[in-house]
Order: sequence, then structure tokens, then C-alpha cells
Amino acid sequence: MPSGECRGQGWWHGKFRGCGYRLTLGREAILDILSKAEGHLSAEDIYIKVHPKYPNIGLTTIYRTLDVLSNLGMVYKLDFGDGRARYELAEGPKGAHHHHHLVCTGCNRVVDYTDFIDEEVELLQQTEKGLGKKYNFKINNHVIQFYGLCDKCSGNK
Amino acid sequence: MPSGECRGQGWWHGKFRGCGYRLTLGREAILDILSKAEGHLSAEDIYIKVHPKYPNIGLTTIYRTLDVLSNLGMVYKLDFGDGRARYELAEGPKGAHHHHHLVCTGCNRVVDYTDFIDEEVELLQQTEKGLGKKYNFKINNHVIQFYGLCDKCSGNK
DNA sequence: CTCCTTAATGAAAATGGTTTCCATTATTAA
DNA sequence: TTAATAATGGAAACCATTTTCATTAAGGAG
Repeated sequence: MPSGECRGQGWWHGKFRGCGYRLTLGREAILDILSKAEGHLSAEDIYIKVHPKYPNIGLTTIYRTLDVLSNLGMVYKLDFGDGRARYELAEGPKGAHHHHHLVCTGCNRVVDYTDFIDEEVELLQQTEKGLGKKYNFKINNHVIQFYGLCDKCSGNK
Repeated sequence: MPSGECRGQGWWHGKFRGCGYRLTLGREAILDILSKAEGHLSAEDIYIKVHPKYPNIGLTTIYRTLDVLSNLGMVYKLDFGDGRARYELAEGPKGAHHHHHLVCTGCNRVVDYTDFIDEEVELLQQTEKGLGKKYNFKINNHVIQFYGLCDKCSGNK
């Protein structure tokens, strides 16, 4: 329970300080929410979850913090095609397992899957290396997502 | 050169009519632009290209048409993370080759690559089949993209 | 070819997620 | 404690996209 710890002792302490960022209550609160919730929170979702405990943290700060975290590589910014960005904590110290996303275009439900991940990751790494060399890119991220209709939504129509 | 043909004779004629859509000048113009341009046009890009020839086609129509085309599967709607959607013609009758995208997060340049596509496609199909069965999804689309810095942009910093 | 139904359209206004502005507050190094 | 400046909140701005609504035009029926 990171929020219960002494200020500045969280696992992200080092990362922040190392990059010249200040450690603030708002940032702690946001990281706390992200590490408790399981995946796919929008900025507003986070705002709503943070608000009861810290009513004076504004939506602007949420966006700014998520931007910082995203740049630090501590958070993934996801797009499921519904017009709002989602955020999930990148692997923390406990090493959340690598996964990709399966999105229902009917109800926007998102399934995290880990099946085939090993093969995927292997191919991705090869491709990344090959593309990087051929096109002179310094590749540092990728997206794989599948879109379809879940059983409910494909049944409904 | 589709636009030179008699109205209603384009290769998309059948698709439109079959789905109850009417064939209009605007739609023809937009498809024409898309088939001439090579990839990645935003709605505004298309608007600007269409405008000289058809000054009375509004941006709204562009959006509406792209939506129809996208639903028909004739156009892919792409997101490169810069806040505006891009569109490219799905494989036409001449069979544009399947490709994926490599995006520079520095200058937003996009490289279409076909390297490793065969392996990718094979893995994707397997994964698609496996996921579809396991999670009861009717998968009908996927996204693979790599993000990084091109040589210019990684050199600049 | 003409008429009629209704899909398609354009212009303007609305929408809504995200960003910017700016005066105020709070963190951190000295 | 103090000074320098990063971070903040609220309001306003932004801007791609969507909606509204009155008008136009595609295409089947006759």
C-alpha cells in the first residue's frame, strides 16, 4: 500500500528524482490509483477516483502527470478507438505480466490477453531489430491490438 | 483513372449499390483522391485536395464519406497518435500490398513496411484464431505499429 | 422522361477530450 | 529559512470530429 508509506519512499521515488521531477501529493495519488486499479483508466476515471481523497487535485494535473509518467515510460498511453486515451501502469517492481489487448468494438470491453505473447514478443523483437536497421529507426515502442465483437455484441445483431 | 470513367462504372460501384448507398460526385471524388494519393491522408488533407475541383464539397461530407467507406471495409482508419485520424484505401482491385506502419514520434513521418509481413500475418492469423476461440470474439481487425525516432530525429537530440 | 421518396449534403453550431494561460502555491537545494 | 522555480487549479482556448437542420439531388417507380 504505497500511499501509507513515508513520503518519498515509494518505488517510483528514484525515477522521479533522477529526472529532476518533484515529488508531489498529486503525483503520488495518481500513481497509487494506477497501481491499485487494474488497467485501462481514462484521465477522467482517475480524476473521479482521486477526487474523494484529494478534492483539490484538478483534471489538468491528472493530464499533466500522466504525460510525465508516459514520457518516463512508467505508464502506457493506450488508444482503444473510443476517442479518449486510457492509461495503465507499465510493469512495476512486482513485474506485471506483459500483455496485449483485445477490444470489442461493440461495447468497448477490453480483454487483456497473454496467450501467444511469447511468440508475439519474439517476432516483434526480430521485426523491431530488422526494421530499425533497415530504416534507421530507434524503435522504442509498439502496439498490437485486435478488434472484434465479443459474444454478447455479435449475438445482439 | 477512375474519375474519367462514366459515372457508376468505378470498381466501387457494386459495393456501394449492394449496400444501399447512393453514388454521388462527392464520394467519387474522395475515392479518387484516396486511390491516387499514397496513403495516410487526414480528412483535412483530402478536403484540400478535393476542393480545387469540387469547391462545394464540405469537410462534413468528407468525414461522413470516410465513415461509410470505413464501415464498408474499403478504407482503413489509422491512428498515428498525433490527434487526427488518417485514412488509406484498403486493397483495391489491383491489390495494394499488405503493409504495416513504422511511425517516427519526432517528426510524425510514417514508413510503410512490408518486411517480415509474411511471418507477422501468419502469427496474427494464428493468434486471431486462438483468441477468437478462447474469448468468444469475432475478430475482424488488428493493428500492428512500431514507434520510434527516425535517424534525423534521433540525431537531433 | 417525370415524379416522389428519402439519402446525401453544406454551413453553422455543438461537442468533448485535451491543452494552454496565468496567477498562486509548494517543493527542493542551498 | 530562503530563494528559485517546478507544479498546480480553474477558466478559457483549442481543435478534430459530430450533430442539427433546412436544402438538394439520386435513383426507383410509373
